[in-house]
Amino acid sequence: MVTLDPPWHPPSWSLDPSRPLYEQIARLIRIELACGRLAPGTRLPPVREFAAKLRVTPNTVMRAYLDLERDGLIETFRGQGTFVPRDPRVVTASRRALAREAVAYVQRIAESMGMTVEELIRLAKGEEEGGCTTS
Amino acid sequence: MVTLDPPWHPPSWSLDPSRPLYEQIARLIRIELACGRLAPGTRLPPVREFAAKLRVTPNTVMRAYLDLERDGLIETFRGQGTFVPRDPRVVTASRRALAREAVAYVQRIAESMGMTVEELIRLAKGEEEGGCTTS
DNA sequence: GACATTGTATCAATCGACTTAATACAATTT
DNA sequence: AAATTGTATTAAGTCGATTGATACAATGTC
Repeated sequence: MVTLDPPWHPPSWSLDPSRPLYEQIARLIRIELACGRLAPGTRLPPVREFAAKLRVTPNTVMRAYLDLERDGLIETFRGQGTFVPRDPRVVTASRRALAREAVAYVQRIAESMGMTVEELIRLAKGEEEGGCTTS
Repeated sequence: MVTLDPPWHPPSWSLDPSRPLYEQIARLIRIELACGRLAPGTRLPPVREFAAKLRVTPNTVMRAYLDLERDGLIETFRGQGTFVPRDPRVVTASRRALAREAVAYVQRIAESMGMTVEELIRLAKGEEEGGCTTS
């Protein structure tokens, strides 16, 4: 009755032991959402199925879904499943959120080094120095 | 015989429980170094003293110092202490390293969203959308 | 040489976040 | 009723980070 839009298959999975699994799973979905590969209305895999595919416990997937739902990026309905909201503004918001988070990060670094983000980028690209050069 | 340049007092310390202490300590020093507040030749506080000030174990500070030494950012001499190398290129290198790390981070995010860094920054600043907009 | 200072090394123990595993319950669809 | 799916709970296990204590090594000072 509610098999909404196209199914979604998670992309190839790579494990990064340095961060919690649930966080990586959530991040994976955030990115899929932000870049449009996960369209509004799409149904996510059930927790058990997704867990089996990733070789983790349903609990772990559950925790990822919870994080995403707290941020309003997905909606869940008992007995039906977990979905990306139909409202396309959710995708827009997720793009913005990811971008803001990333930019805020470099901004903190740049600020603590007494530079602007643009200067930081130029420095990283290696064209010039910061000001402590000799020799 | 070797009391080198001016002493250095660690800045006000703020705890971030989400990352290991030794990593935060190392990062603190990296930033101090990169922005010039920790000049070449400066002696860092002895592990025990620094540990006492931060209310942690000397072991933890030790580990931070080890990380920094592996990256060539500091030099240690038994019985003398731990120092920022006199070679000013170390500061330059640390600036570059921090900048590269930060920029690489946003680049990964941007790439996974199918954008350039410049586009990501503009998006974060909120002037425009990514392409999924309606309503 | 004796002593103080500082870095280095090691080990056992603790703590906490993360994860597993098993199980039961709740809502919806068929 | 049965199947599917999300939700909740509890106990246990794992692992990295941190502590605390202690001993050792190199350098400088007296």
